[in-house]
Amino acid sequence: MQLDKLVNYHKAVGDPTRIRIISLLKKGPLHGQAIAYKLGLQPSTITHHISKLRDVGIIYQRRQGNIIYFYLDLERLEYNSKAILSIGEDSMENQENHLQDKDKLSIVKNFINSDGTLKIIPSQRKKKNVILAYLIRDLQHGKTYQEKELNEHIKKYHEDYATIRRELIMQHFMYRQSGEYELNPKEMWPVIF
Amino acid sequence: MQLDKLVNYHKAVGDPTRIRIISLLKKGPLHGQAIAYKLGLQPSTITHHISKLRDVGIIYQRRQGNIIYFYLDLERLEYNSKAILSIGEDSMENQENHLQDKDKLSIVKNFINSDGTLKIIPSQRKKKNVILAYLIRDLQHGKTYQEKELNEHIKKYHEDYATIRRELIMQHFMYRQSGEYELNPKEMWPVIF
DNA sequence: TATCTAATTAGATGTATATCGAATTATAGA
DNA sequence: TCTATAATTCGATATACATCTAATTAGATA
Repeated sequence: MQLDKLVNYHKAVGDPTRIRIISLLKKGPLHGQAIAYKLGLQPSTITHHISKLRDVGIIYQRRQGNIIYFYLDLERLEYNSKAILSIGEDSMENQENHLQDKDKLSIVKNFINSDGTLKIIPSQRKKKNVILAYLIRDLQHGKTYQEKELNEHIKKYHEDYATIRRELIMQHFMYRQSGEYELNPKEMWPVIF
Repeated sequence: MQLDKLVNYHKAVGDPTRIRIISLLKKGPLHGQAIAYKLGLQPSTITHHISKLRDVGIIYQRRQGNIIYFYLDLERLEYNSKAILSIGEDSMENQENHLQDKDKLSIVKNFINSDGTLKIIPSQRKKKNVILAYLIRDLQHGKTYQEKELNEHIKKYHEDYATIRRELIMQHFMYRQSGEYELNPKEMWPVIF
């Protein structure tokens, strides 16, 4: 299971109102007005919660005339709740970084001009890390770079080399030792590129 | 398990960073700096997340020298993750809908003649529902009935099949779809029979 | 005791979201 | 077609929270 799916499932269940809805539906299907009445909330609020629960697949619905009945999918609930127990067991291994290639590509496209230079340094951590990884894609592992040399490399993309150089250290893409810079092993990177 | 504990557990796991921490610790204990390093976050952020995971009991810690190692408590994780599956199992019965069998039996006796036909349609809602449930006790769940077919079935008990058929819909014992009738799941019935 | 490092706390900031009321859509039935 | 009701959408608001930096605490050891 993907990291995002795990997160979304637990976010969905991590709300008192939604757990009360789950508890109600466990006894049998109900329609929206009935749920709203039983919980003392407005129908629009129930719609909001139902859609979150439906998004993660643990409830489905069936229309009967003018009324929509909501059902709890106990199998999905069980499957999702137990999924956290098997993370890191096989396919999750490659899941440490949860960005898909196409997402990374679109981030790069958004922040890199047609002439190859960097528009701005992203402020969102995820996007920033993708861009940082992109900027150093040509540097060689195991090779040491003088500060001046590194600055020149960064300047090909953006004039504010000092900020970017500092970010590269802070995000653990590189480390500095007595004035010399070197790439960290990719395992230490916050983003796999 | 209490509602709040359930909510807090799912809130705690419903965050990408914390799931990544769980994933890391599944491979073995780590100290704070190492986690921060591997995730590209500040140590204080790790403290924040660790405390949330510790609050719900799925992480414990042990000091070794100057370093505190954090461990994942897999048993607690498993217990908590499965807890959602057994909410509402403590038979909190709804007295409104739970007539005792002997009461239902006496209602049926009062309204059904010795030849099995229905004397009159009860006007009291509770009694009416008991009788309606009695009238359809032979119908099969999942089977669709033509209107004519349903009429014939009801006529065995009472001549005013139209009224009774309409009541069966209005009280959610059955539903109608494009001229065909079908039993609702018993969970929708206003009376459990 | 003084110092070093890991961990925590405190405060600030930006983002996410639970809830409501009002407006809108969808469907059944007249 | 018109009406009634259930459900949804939309915009607004208040709260929760993830993250950072800076400051502080705690423990080990010199």
